[in-house]
Amino acid sequence: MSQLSIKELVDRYIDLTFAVHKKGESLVKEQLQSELSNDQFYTLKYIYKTDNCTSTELAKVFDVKKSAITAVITKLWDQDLIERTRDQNDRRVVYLTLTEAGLELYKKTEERIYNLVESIITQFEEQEIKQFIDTYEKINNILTTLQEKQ
Amino acid sequence: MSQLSIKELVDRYIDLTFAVHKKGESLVKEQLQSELSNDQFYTLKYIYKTDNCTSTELAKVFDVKKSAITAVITKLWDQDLIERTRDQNDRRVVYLTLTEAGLELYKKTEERIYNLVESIITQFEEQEIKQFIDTYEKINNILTTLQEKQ
DNA sequence: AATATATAGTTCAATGATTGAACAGTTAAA
DNA sequence: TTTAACTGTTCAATCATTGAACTATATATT
Repeated sequence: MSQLSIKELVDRYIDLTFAVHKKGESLVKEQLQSELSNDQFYTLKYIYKTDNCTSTELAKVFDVKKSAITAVITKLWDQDLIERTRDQNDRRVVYLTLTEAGLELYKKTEERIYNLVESIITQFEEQEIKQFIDTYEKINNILTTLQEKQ
Repeated sequence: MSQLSIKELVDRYIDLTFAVHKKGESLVKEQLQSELSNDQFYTLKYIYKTDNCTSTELAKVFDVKKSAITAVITKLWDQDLIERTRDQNDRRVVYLTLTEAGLELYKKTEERIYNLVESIITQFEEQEIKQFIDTYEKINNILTTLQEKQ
């Protein structure tokens, strides 16, 4: 790989991550139709798929401080979308689960987001998009390693 | 592509875009060392590469309202990092350019960001990362089309 | 057992980003 | 000429995020 080529790749990568994220989040927001904020949606998504997750876990995954998690969680809790239940063995820990209303709202919004993303990835050959997600997964792992180092 | 397979791909795509962005921006922020906010960096980057760009253009590319752009721009301007010059033909338009201090600071921070990204993408075979960026580019185009529709 | 240290989560004030609406100034269209 | 459209700014309101202090609980050290 020549020096120039790497620089071009790096530059293109930086611009694309920025542009794709901005546009993507904007389209997601549109689909959420003010029923949930983007962060609230991703939080519900994580709680849905990870039964009995905790604030600390969310803070790690979302890479924000615990106090930011508490803010999101409390808003969802105020709307009766999630429950907080204390661990009986370690009473410092609070487990998060969806209420029925939370599950219902999540499922409804999830469908709209899925349709959006499906409309994008079905424009590719199966092979191309699978390869893309594969590499994306590796990048995610590399970033996780870098994160842990510092 | 079976129904299940698409659903898995969609789900993985959603999770990865979220996770990679959070971690990526966090690492970028670390490199900026409080000299610039992430938005300020990307704004300088865009002004650097696009000579004589305007607020409207930035608002479109960054997909935020013009008032948000004014806020970022004004902060950079307060620090003497950019100049605002009126178009003499259309006196509504204001062109944005880097000052010498702005160029210097941008170049310094750009190098750190480039090194970060380079350390990531050089962990791949040239072929794989080029293919990735290629597909990413296509996704960006699809999103742009979707954006323009609404 | 007593003490010190670490952890999970919350509160709160401060900061920063984003928006919408109203506005000034300018240009283009009817 | 009048009207409409456009560029950019201001400002108040909202929301997300942070750091520090705090409560309550658990673990480690002496």
